[in-house]
Amino acid sequence: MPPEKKCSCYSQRQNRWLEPSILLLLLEAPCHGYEIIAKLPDLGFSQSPIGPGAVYRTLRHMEENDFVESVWDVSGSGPAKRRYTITTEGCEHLALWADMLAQRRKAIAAFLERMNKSLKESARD
Amino acid sequence: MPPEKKCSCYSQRQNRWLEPSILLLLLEAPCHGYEIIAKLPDLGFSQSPIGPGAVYRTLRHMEENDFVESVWDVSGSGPAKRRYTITTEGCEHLALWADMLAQRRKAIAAFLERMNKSLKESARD
DNA sequence: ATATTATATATGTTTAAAACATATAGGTAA
DNA sequence: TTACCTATATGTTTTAAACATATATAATAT
Repeated sequence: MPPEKKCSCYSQRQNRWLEPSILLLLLEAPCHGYEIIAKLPDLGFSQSPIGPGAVYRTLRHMEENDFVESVWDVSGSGPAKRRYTITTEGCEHLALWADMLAQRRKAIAAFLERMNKSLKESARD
Repeated sequence: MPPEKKCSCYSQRQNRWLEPSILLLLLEAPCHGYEIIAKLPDLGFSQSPIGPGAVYRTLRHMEENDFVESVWDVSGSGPAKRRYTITTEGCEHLALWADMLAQRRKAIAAFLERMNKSLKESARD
């Protein structure tokens, strides 16, 4: 049997932070996938390190949606790499993401405030 | 064919806010399911109103995990209703949720700040 | 030379939870 | 006596994360 189930609130399901994260990194600078994988932990979204599969899959998915573009880059050492850049549509998409994240942040803040209030009140009784 | 696909960043997948929301409402006051359904929109997490199915399913799931308890309540008008209360374990669970949400809020704030910085820099060029 | 490791990309499968749909049943009112 | 409201419950589909694994080239180590 599995070692011990972690608390469900620390759910591994990371709610779609990968897409905006990659778009932000590409806004800062064109990158290839491997670089993105290296930079992602800086953004602080993942508690557990994400596998490369998710990154490449998300990149391809976003390329299908014209949010990013890529060209093969054979310069430098090692095997050929795709160099990804963000498109105009990608920037617009990122802006929508930003709206949504701002909304979510507000909701979380309100939630935590309301919770603390409730905890204080139950402590007072 | 479907009318038009909404932008993926406004994904309907709401990332597990239902569990902590219900626990908070029960911390404020014991409720039955139907009341919870009515109160949920106040918490501001859902853009689209959630169906009753999700609420009852979450309640039963949390009862299995001893986060909430219920008794049948035959008082008042209408059919019998389950009166839910939060347990000690439920409070502890909610506290864990709060930690996680605080973490997430921080990550979102950092993300938005970093994004705005990057946008300013690209505007300057 | 060739075996191993690091770089780099790619894809198949499983799982969890939201989303969607529908079912059941008692009480109330027309 | 049917139609509606309150209240709870459950079956099915879908989505994306999580997990696992595959492929290929270049650098290096033996």
